[in-house]
Amino acid sequence: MSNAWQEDVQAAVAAGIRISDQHIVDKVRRAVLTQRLPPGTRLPEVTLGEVFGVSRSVVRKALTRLAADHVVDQRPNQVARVRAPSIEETRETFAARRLVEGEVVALLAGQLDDAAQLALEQEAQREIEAHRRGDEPARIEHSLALHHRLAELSPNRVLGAMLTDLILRTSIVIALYKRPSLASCYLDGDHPRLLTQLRAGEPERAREVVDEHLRALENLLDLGPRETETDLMAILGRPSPAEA
Amino acid sequence: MSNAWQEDVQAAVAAGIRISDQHIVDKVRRAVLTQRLPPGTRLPEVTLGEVFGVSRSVVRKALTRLAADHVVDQRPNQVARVRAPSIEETRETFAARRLVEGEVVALLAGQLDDAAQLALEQEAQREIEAHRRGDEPARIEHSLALHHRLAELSPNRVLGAMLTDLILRTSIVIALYKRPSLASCYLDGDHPRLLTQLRAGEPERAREVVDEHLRALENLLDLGPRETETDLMAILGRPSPAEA
DNA sequence: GAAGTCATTTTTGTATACAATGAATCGACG
DNA sequence: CGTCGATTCATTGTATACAAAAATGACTTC
Repeated sequence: MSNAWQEDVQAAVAAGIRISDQHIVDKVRRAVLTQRLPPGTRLPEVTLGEVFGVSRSVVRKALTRLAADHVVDQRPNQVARVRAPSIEETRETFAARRLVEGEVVALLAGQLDDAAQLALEQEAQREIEAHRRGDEPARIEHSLALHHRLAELSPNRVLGAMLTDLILRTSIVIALYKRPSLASCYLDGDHPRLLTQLRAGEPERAREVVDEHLRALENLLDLGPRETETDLMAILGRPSPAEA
Repeated sequence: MSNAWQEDVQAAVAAGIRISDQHIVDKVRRAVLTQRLPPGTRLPEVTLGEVFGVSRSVVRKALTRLAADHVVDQRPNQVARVRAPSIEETRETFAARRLVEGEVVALLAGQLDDAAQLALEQEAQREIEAHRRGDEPARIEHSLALHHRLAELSPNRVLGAMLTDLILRTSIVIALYKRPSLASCYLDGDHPRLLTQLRAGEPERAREVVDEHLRALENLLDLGPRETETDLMAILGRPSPAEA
């Protein structure tokens, strides 16, 4: 529990910044996203409280909100843990994101003002540069920022909020299931290609580009079938017909 | 604050049923859905605590979760209130639900086993009967149950959970914006038509039926531009022509 | 009479104490 | 030696006390 993560937080506390449940939510979310808090990590209330310099009341509210955001598992009488979505849920999350982000970019195609379009292209450009110089954390940062901006720009705010949630959840599972052999989950040209379609104002082409992009991303992951508790239960629970 | 709603709850408490934050969430959600707690209603923590016979700790957790579910507004240092989504948000919620529920039924078409299909048809039948005898609460109950079952049956659980959320939110705004002249928001034949397509296994037809159903439902609402505070200002500022 | 200001009250924010639950450890027994 | 069981420890669940903030209302002043 005493890792680099603590230092950031304690620095912030020392700097006199007011800590509220929102701060804790943000910090933990970021830490999970960047895998400084790997899935399964225990998050005891008192420990978190000490780290942030607040009491359990505040921590509890933060954990409840993180549970609503699918970032942590909060089960009765048990310590909260960083959630580790299953392979199946990972596939389903990607499918949901394809649907929602596809719709968002279809709505957005041809509707962006110059400032918004430029901001998106800037993020794409910076992602490319970060990739060129091999700065993977920066690349992820800009890639996330681009998608996050799309969610914010969505004319349908309900869909936008749903997309924000799905971006977070896919990021978590990407960190979780990334093939160790791959240095990066960078898909060359995908983001610029999307921006071209957005500028051209072709909703269905934009939707297709997003769909392909997310499918390619999912294929970069190692989602081979893996043993889960439930499968084991099913197998051990009821004897097979051959067993009598 | 002393309405029929309290009685139900106090009965439950008296019956010795254990009250937890989940119970409070359920109860409030139901009460909001059935408009026993109309939008804007103040939900002070102590009052709620007294009603349910628990302390503020439990109530607070429930309110936080209800806020995450978009049922209540929880703003710092202010009493939580039942949320009243704007007209714009209502339209966006319907659009989101068309997208998600359309996808869910497309996934479901031709994939339902007999038990599931039968359960759905039973709900549809009961809705029709309730409508025939003019029992609107029962009709709503069965209509909601049908859609809720679709969400549960979704092979993609992530989409299913999103749909559950959207069903709740649309129900709230239907109660909020229903034309007073209409006795019911019943659309004759829509649900049986959907079930036919599900059984026939035609994903795209099922998607279309859902899309049309939800558009028709939205059109039953009174979503004309309404006075917000600013509009009120404008109206009260200048007397109407007939008023002199 | 209207507007601003200050005290009062209501309500939420936070910390903490105690109860209850679950996990872990150690020991006894087969 | 392994397994079952009870005790101990760690951790969450709940209630409550106090602090801080916002809403209310009365009062003063112009």
